[in-house]
Amino acid sequence: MAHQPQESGIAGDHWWHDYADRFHRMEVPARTAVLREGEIPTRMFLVEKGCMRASLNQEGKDITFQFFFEGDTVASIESFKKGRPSPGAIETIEPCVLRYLYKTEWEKMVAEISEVPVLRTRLMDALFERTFFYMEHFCSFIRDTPLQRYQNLLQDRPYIVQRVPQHYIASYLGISPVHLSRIKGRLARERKP
Amino acid sequence: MAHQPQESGIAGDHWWHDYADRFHRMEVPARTAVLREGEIPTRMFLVEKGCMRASLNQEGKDITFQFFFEGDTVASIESFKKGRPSPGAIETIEPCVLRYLYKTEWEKMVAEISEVPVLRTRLMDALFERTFFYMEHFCSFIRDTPLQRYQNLLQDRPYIVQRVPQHYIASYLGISPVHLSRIKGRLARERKP
DNA sequence: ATTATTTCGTAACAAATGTTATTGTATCGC
DNA sequence: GCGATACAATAACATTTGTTACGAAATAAT
Repeated sequence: MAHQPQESGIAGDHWWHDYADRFHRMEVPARTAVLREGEIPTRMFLVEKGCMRASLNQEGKDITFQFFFEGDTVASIESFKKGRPSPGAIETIEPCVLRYLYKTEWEKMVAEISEVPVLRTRLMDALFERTFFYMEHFCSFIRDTPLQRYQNLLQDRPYIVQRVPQHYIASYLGISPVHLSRIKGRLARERKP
Repeated sequence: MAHQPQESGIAGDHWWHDYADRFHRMEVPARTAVLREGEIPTRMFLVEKGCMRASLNQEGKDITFQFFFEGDTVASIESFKKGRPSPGAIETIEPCVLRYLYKTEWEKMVAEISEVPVLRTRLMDALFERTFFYMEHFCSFIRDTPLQRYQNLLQDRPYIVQRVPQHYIASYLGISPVHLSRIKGRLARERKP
């Protein structure tokens, strides 16, 4: 799989691998929500094939704040954990094959994992990694220009640029689709004029 | 103390309280670094009194990306955990009384905590909370304007605006000090014209 | 008290970015 | 095939934000 596992979920080094057969299976067409804004999440997902995005609604505007690919775990994690309505939605971008667990199943799995020191360490490391990932993203927003953020994305996770529609990427970078288009145009012109 | 514990560190509901007496003590004057950029962190801190900030250096510019107050734990957490040079610095804003642990002491404490189910749960919840905090911050940058971010800060963590010099807050919000000044001026004029 | 240092506000101009509209192309469902 | 929909590039104009410069107020050091 040609992408960095650090991207999302509690992914990291796939702490759930030993438990993969507990997951249910589901096929979902492209552009379809598995969780809508305001719903209380009941399931956490695992992407077997395809890609997805998590979004927020801000005054009618749809803002993408995370992408998920093969191997990533997917959930509106805070709402899922606390049993509260999700502030955002989760939907497919490409047609997907998903695995999923219901909340009680997930809790049972985490409890079991926590009893085994080596697995527990892996789970906690994965949690740390997820935190580091968000810290890095946060800092990148304070420190970098939109151009730099786009170049970082191209370098660190090119598969996103290849597989995801551009306007989702624009909102992920915090800019308008028009501006992203400008940036791409400028980069292309700088390469071969 | 009049501030939300969610702010930083692995703070949350103070998982370390039972172990407070293991920490060393240190007094540090204002505007003094306890960790410089490029250093490998050897200690993690706890703010007993005062406040601090974590910063990055981007092409000569000093960018603040996190504040710490009484009760918060403070570390360049990824570098500390992985034994690598810190990408940023940590320094006091006000004169501080700090508590701290060396890395081996910290690892020992975490290991002990992990063996007690109730403490382990608290620690993991704290880790989740820290992740949620960064997620929320990240989303706020994609979704909100600088004005909205400043208003959120005023509402959610007013103690920051009260105790921290304005140019640190500006860089924390991702804008120039001049622009923050404009925003404040506009808000003041809107209140009583 | 007096002098540095730090902090904050304001103005004027430059650069970056958003908005709206238009066009062309690809893609999907039937 | 054909119409509908989604996607991307571009232009023109408006708005936001950064930069530089200057001065005033507050704070710290001597």
